[in-house]
Amino acid sequence: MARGKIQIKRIENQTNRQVTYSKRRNGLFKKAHELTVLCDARVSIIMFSSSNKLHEFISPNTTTKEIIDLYQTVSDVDVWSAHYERMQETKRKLLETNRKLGLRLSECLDELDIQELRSLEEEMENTFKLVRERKIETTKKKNKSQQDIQKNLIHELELRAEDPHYGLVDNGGDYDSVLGYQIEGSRAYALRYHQNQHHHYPNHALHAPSASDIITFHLLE
Amino acid sequence: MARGKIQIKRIENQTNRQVTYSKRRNGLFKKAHELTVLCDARVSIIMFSSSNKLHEFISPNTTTKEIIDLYQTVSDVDVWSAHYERMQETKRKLLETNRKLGLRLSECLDELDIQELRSLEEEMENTFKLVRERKIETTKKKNKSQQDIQKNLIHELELRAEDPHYGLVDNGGDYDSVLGYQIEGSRAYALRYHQNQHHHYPNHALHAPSASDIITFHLLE
DNA sequence: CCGCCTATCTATAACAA
DNA sequence: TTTGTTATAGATAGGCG
Repeated sequence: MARGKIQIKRIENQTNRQVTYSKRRNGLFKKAHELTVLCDARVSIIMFSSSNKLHEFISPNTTTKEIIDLYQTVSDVDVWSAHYERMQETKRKLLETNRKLGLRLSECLDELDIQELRSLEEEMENTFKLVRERKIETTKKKNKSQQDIQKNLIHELELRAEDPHYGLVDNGGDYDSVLGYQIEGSRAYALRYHQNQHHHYPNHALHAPSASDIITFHLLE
Repeated sequence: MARGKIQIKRIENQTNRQVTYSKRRNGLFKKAHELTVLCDARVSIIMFSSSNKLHEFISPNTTTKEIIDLYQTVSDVDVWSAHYERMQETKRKLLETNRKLGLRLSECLDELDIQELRSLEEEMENTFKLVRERKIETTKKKNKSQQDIQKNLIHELELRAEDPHYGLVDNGGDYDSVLGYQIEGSRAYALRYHQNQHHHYPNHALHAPSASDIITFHLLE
């Protein structure tokens, strides 16, 4: 009889431990077998005794290798989904934080000093000018090859958007929006700052964004 | 109560089977845990339900991979090779994708028609103007609360940047850079387009980016 | 899904042969 | 060592929330 509640603690007596191992192993395998049959599941049990003896159980009509192969395939997916869950959770927290903060675009931009702002502004203008000029120059010079390349590019982007794995990256877009804010105007802009990872700021936590940080503009619909 | 001797026979009722699976799985794992502690053994249980959901048990201070590796050694079954091949194949595809994406900025921008370009340009200017005006108005009106909020925001961003899990997202930065291009000028810009996910384009594959797409500007150092 | 409950059934620790 | 016995703790089906 079980004399008193069994302490789940290593059995120190070598013989008793060996006997218990054998009996409980059989019990475990029996349970596993019942489970396979009752619930139509596939089970693999691999165990090594303290003396490194191998014992294994495998459900009928299956092989251990099959189970392990499947495990490898599926566990990767699980890793991804766990990762995805963590991202979603953090995203949720960020959204909540932002909601509480009710932070507006202007409050971010206020951290830019006026000179940096003008500098950034000017560079944006230059970019547009340059692009506009390039466009005019090459208006009809686009050759078929370029258009094909473009189509390929768009196609690749779509693949990324559709591939669940790339979804994690593309949902980065959702992350971007986490820190995005609407402002007045016919259209909404979202703006956020990244610390420029090429930089090392000794006083990282207190560093105010500057024009040398990476700045992301999202022109939203 | 166990109504009569349990027949070790597949439970046909879907719901009952699922419930029993869950309960017995917990029981099995508990037994396995007791066995590992009582008898100082290492146990790995891998199981798939009839709906192919994966559940696993692994004894403390062990990993499933260790057990499988050891199993492989003892039983002489090669279980990891398929996995490695799969990883390599994925890697190869990613590299190929990146190579294809090695396009230049102009080829993207050329898809914007001149009107969209001007429209975008104008909106950027409006944003800057609005921010600049607001800045002047509120120059010294920033209160401490706002600054705290700003610090919190920056802190959140840093957490994101430092969290290894977000490495995948931040490596999205690498993905972004796949579509980023340097152009002439004192500073480099990176520009990329996202399909605006709020839109549905019937002719998706051939849709040229327009100002209504989300457009991301990275002002690089 | 998860937990609680209870009547039964099962597993097993300690002991015995 | 193995096998059998037995008292008791544990497991669990089905019901309910």
